[in-house]
Amino acid sequence: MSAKRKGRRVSAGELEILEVLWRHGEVTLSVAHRALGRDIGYTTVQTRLNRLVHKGLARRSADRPARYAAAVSQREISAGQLDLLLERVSGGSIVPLVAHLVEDHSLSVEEIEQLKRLIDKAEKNVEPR
Amino acid sequence: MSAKRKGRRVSAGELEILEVLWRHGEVTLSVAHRALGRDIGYTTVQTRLNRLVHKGLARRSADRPARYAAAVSQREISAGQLDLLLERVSGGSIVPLVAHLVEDHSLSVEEIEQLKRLIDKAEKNVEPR
DNA sequence: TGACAATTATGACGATCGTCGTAAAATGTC
DNA sequence: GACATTTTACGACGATCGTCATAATTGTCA
Repeated sequence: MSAKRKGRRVSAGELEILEVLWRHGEVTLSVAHRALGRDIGYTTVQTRLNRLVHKGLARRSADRPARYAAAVSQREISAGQLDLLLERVSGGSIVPLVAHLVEDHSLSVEEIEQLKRLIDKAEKNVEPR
Repeated sequence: MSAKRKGRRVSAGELEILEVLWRHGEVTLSVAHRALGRDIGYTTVQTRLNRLVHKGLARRSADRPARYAAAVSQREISAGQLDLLLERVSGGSIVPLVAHLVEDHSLSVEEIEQLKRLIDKAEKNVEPR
């Protein structure tokens, strides 16, 4: 398992930046700014990026127009966030969460298929109590 | 349907309290304190509760040993939080989230059953693109 | 009714967050 | 080289969060 269980706090704004990094791979400040562009100050993005780097959640290249990249995987973060939510809102029970996910969003046929596969796979691993 | 409670930020600590309220229905400060007990100051719980009330996320009875209760449903909050996460970490795609949920946690046979039912129900509502 | 206990009010403090301005420094352009 | 533009550094400010201490108020009962 991962030893990174340490309480990495990720704020909303940070997640917003991370999303850009995950999607673009590597970006300069100006690109990042444009990416989540419009109504957000340039230096605001700068600060957010800096703080991310400071926390070890992103890294910055040394060359001039510095390029930033995520230092944590999307999967890693989302798993952590999700588990937090799991504990916090449904006392660790996953069914209610999945319920909301599938009931309150429209799904495509492919998605249904994928979900079925996920469940089938999970079924094979039912813990033998 | 529900007017989506726009932009209510719910912090980690607040969620922790809300969880207690949801689980116990109505609690006095001292009960709440004991519920998430041990290493948390009494007045800390008090403050958290106060702030929750101030934000309209909980309400307090007028009678003496004041009883606190959640003013928002667990479902409402978790849905909001989950949707935020959805946008923020997987660009709106639910499959990855469900994947983490079912792959990285052990499920009971009953849970598998429930999940299957959920999927089946969702299948009947596949969006008619 | 006075002492002790439970409850509630008030205010404080440091950390983080979200926001940005200012301005220095590096780089690009004639 | 001089000027324009881009990139960085630095620091600031108000809001929220997490934490709690202390004081005031109210309830209990001997």
